[in-house]
Amino acid sequence: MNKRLTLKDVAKAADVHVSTVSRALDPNSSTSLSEEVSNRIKVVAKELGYRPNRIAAGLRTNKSMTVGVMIPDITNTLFPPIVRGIESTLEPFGYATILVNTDNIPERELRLIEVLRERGVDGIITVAAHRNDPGIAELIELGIPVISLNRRLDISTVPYVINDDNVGMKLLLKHFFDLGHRRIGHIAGPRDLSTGQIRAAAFSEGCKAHGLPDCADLIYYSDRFEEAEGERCTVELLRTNPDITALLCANDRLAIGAYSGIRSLGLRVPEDISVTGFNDSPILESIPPRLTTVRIQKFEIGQAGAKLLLNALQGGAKGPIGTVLPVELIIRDSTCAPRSES
Amino acid sequence: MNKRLTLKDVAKAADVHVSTVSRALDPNSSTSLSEEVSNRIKVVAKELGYRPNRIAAGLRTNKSMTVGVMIPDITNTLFPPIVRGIESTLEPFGYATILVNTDNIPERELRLIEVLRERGVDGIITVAAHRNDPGIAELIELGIPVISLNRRLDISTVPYVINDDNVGMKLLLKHFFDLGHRRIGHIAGPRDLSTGQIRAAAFSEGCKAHGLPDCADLIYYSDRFEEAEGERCTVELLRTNPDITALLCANDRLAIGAYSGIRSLGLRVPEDISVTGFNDSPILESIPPRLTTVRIQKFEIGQAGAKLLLNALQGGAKGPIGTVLPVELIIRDSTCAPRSES
DNA sequence: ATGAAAGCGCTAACAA
DNA sequence: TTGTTAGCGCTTTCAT
Repeated sequence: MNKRLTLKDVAKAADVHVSTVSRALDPNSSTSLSEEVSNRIKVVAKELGYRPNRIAAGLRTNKSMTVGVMIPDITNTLFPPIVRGIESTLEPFGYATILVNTDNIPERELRLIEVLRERGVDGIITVAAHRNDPGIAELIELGIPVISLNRRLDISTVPYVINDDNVGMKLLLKHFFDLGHRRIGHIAGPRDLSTGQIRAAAFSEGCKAHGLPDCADLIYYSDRFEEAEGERCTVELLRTNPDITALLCANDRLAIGAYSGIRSLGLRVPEDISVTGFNDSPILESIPPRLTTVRIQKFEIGQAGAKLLLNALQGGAKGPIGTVLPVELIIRDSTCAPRSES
Repeated sequence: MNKRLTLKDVAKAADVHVSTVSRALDPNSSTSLSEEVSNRIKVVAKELGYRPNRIAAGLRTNKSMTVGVMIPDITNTLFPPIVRGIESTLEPFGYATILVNTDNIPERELRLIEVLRERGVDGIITVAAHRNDPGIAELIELGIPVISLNRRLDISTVPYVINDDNVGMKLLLKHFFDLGHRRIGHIAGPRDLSTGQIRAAAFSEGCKAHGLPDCADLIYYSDRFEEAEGERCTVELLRTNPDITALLCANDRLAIGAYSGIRSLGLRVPEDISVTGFNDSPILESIPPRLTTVRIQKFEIGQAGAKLLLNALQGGAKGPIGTVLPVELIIRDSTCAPRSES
């Protein structure tokens, strides 16, 4: 169990002062150093296998070269590609990422923010933000760079990268309309998440644009983006509005839940009710009927978020407050023309 | 952008010395402190919203309360539950986890170990170990606690938690045997991963136990646990041994690849060739024919590994060097009796 | 029971 | 160009 080498050890070996070593090893040291000494030190350091202690450096510089990544649950297939996109982008710049799972529980989120702050993270990327998020708001006040991915906050100062929820919904709605559907319901996401809110708003707008009658009563809000919620809302919605022929769900999990709800009422997908989702989760290819959905860019959203954070960290020109990634309509087997009422 | 509070601020507010505050706030401080002062300090600290700076504390105590978690790729469905098991177990004890993806590339792994060491992690949990892993070996030499999950190393000093690969393979083999198969092939995992090696050994052993003729030539080793490799090995194996009626694959991804390989030869699963996997990945339920496989405990393996690490970190009695978690045979539609040769 | 002081490994003024 | 020195925020030994 060799004690770990310090600058002092290198200094002794190279017969110079610690600060000289520090300068020699600092890639962007502004101080002038003679080539010869600098090189000698580098050689000695490499020979000895010296590795800097970033904890100590961080204490002094107030930079930990560590960023916090907050997600609801790594077990949800939506998040691993995002996390990977973040890590792949940050790692080459020397940043490591501390990962925490919030389970969308506000108190847990607050505690985890503390955990991250205690570790002195230089910035935070959250994929778990609520529209109104006191924890994030506080971070902003403290001047800690925060980027929100996938969701956006109501306060406008937090830079965000989201997918084009609006266009995605419009594409789905147009698809339904083109197939001939006129009574279309929406299982909306939670009201406190921007994804839920934006998609529901797009639904309303889209209905109006297509000249459909007021659809406010055809929107049922789920409490969580979970299958069970999708099922519950679907059953309630269909009970109240048995003439619906198409169901636009705010994400894939709600849509899979809708399948169950529809079947529990003795109806079939898509013959009786067409269903769509959002996100294009990998499982969908293989759950029959294969879900028509909107494909979002997952790895890329992580990548874009990481770049934004890097920019903020390196104090470059202020980046965009909002970045919207394009989406793609994926038509599969869960949608078809409505049955003629003859 | 308020400057962050330090012990000094609390000390000033409570009108005591910094060290007194440090003692009062340390839950397991051995030094005696008067109840009254201690309580007063705690109240003041809470009122002020003081949060300790673990970076500074870590510099002094040489404990960062951070552990490194190394996985091949968070995007692979096998790993998120393991990571979640680790995080859920460690978090209540005040440990945060730094996550890194190795992609099973040795050089990358070495660099990432450095990244973790520079951050002063107190220990490392790796789900990405190679049987012969120089990086891990060095960590052990340095006295940094390491736990290997899912895989084990050839050197016997690294504690590991694995699933019962041996029994899993025997169960699959018995299942084949009971169905009447006698010519059984094995698409093995990479030789440099313990999972590949243990499963291949179990296959050989099992064949012998069932009185099957020497099966060494019915084992084809893949280079990576990937679908494309499964397909390649399957085609090669079936070309050389067209009389095979059952294929035991070392994991689910290889098995899915085997599906493609079998079909490319104009054969059907399971009518012509029965196929099995290992791990029970979530997708399988919905890829036809649903794969017969072995279910391993994913969350639990993370949990067990985290507990082992906690034990090592808290310097308790030495834990077990090896922990083997039980597995379960999941019979689905990819296996059936061989066609009678009549 | 509390205060004083040293020091963890590093960086950054300031001197020389 | 290099050395000296102070100090980041905390813990801990040693005094008191």
